[in-house]
Amino acid sequence: MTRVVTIRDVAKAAGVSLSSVSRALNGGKHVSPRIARDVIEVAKRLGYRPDFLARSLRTRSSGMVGCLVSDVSNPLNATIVRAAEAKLREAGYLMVVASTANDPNRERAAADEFRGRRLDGILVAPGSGANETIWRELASGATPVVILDRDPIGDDGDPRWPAVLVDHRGGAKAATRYLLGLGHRRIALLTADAHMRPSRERIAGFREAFAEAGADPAGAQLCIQSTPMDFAQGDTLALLGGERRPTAIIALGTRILAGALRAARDLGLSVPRDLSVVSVGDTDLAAIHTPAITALRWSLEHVGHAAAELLLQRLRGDIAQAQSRALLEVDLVLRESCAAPRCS
Amino acid sequence: MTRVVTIRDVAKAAGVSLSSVSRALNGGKHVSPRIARDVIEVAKRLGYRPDFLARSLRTRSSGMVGCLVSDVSNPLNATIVRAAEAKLREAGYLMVVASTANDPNRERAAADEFRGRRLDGILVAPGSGANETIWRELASGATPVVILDRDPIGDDGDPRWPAVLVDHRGGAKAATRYLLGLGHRRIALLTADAHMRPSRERIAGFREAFAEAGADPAGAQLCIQSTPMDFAQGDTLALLGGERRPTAIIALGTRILAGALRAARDLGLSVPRDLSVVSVGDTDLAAIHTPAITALRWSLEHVGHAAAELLLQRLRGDIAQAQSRALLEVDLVLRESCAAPRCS
DNA sequence: TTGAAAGCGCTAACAT
DNA sequence: ATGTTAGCGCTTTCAA
Repeated sequence: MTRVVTIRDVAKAAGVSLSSVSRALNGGKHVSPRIARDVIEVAKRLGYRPDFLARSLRTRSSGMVGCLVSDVSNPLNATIVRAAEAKLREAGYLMVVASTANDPNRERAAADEFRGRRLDGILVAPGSGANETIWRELASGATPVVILDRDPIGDDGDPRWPAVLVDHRGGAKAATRYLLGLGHRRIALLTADAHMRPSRERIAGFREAFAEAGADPAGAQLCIQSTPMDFAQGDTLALLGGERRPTAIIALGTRILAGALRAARDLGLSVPRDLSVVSVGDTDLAAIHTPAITALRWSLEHVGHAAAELLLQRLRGDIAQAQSRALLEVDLVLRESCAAPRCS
Repeated sequence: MTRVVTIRDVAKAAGVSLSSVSRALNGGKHVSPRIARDVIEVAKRLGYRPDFLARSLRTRSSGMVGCLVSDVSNPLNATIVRAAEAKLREAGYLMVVASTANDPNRERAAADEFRGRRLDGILVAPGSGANETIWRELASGATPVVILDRDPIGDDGDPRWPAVLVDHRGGAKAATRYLLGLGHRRIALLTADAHMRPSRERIAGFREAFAEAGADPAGAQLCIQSTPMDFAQGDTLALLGGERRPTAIIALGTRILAGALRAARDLGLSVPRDLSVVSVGDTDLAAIHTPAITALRWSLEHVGHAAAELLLQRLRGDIAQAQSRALLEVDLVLRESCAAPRCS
């Protein structure tokens, strides 16, 4: 067991005091250049590595930020996490992750643990949880918290926490407008978790586009699916096989989209001849499918970066001039899956 | 700022000494039940939360393990990370991640940082890096390291580190055997990074199957692609459009598989009539594609769990009886993308 | 069983 | 500019 080199050893070897070493190593303020140079030299020679634990105990800052996420293995979350991690790392922070699988107990446990570990800040990317209370509670504590794509509005209606928001409303509106412009009048929005922000905003944008175009709102069909793909497929079969079936659909992400495409195929509906399709989120599937699926896209990297940036502002103490939110735009990527309806 | 409750406050409030509180809170050994009960009661009432930093400084164990991974946003890695995290969390460890993007500098930086933070153990999931030296170096240090799906053999040929290995060889062999059994004689293996373990093993299994079947080894075509999908598609176009084109392909993962499928379509080759396809890795695309793609599958959860388990054994100090490796099996999931070749 | 006291390695007052 | 000293909050000898 190679004895660890402490600041004390360096001091001894360099023939100076502990504090001089500390000063020389951090910034080098209030130290003569000569000593600073010596100390650094000796430190390197001895292979000294500062002990973050000890430093943290003293400075009351762990240099770590936590990331509470429902499921890191979800590619969307994973990308966000990676982007945030990169930016935080640049700033010298380590990121610790906790996948909570939407289990309120694990979420609470993680939150507690984060507190105990003295994490300097926390990123919260809740899943479909009804467990909002936990992060709301977290956010009301002393450590800065940034929320990802969830409503930063308190129950009392007003207090807000810093948040990174994606403009799902604008995206859905653009997609709907596009389809309406193509001549569609019966459009279905397939989404999930209607009570969570992303879907709620989409639904709002969807309806706004209908209103704006003066189209019959009855043509705006909602199909909420919180169930796995197989069910989604069943639901979609019913929807697409029904009496007044939509001539276009806007379908969420990988699983619902996949279910819808499969359902369409099973019913002998050809895309885009019989059915126009827009994907919410630009997944591999959307890009690779034949025909390639027109999609709403937003940058997950931006989400991660923005979240990290918002947090860093607070960690630096720029609370005064720190922004409290970032709104990220959504683009409509036109591909081959939409066309004018055949029989309107 | 709510003053943090320390063990000292609890001692004072309970009218006992610091050490009694500590003892009562940890295990309760050498403490009278009465005091233990009191202390716990008081601690709860005061909302005491132990400070892991201080404890770590004292015990020289941070209760954290690091995870060095090339890219967490890769769904494969993400799933592994999540599984490992879950298991480690159960055991009371926090996981800190570092995405290194295969950049040796960042990898080294992360490794150094991990050391400075006194992480108790490290999981290393290298990407396509030629930067093996770093984790080899890491692994030769004092903190336990578990390697994921990379050769745990030292340069000198013998020393081995604990590792979780996937039986890519067996998988490739099974797939090849299956295709040979169907009557195929010209089969192409599309993979990447031939010098890394996974591909190397696959290639070996691929060849073994040919040898075992007494098939002409010239029919075993190798196509190494380390480039992104677009290129992959170009390469595949050339391969499939060529003179003696393979009647079956075994294609790696999402991107290469997607490129191959698209190339096949562009060439008017129908799957499985004109071309049989096996996916290496059971991705969304493989499952959802029409026809559904026969795939080699291994459990990423198992990989993560096994890695965590191997590490935990060492962290518990069971070095004597700790396994040094885990070999995970690969299954062939039969679907609709393979058939006998039309003109052999 | 209990308490007093000594640190873990570091930073930050406070002196000089 | 430099050194001395006092802790950060906890665990752990060592006495009692």
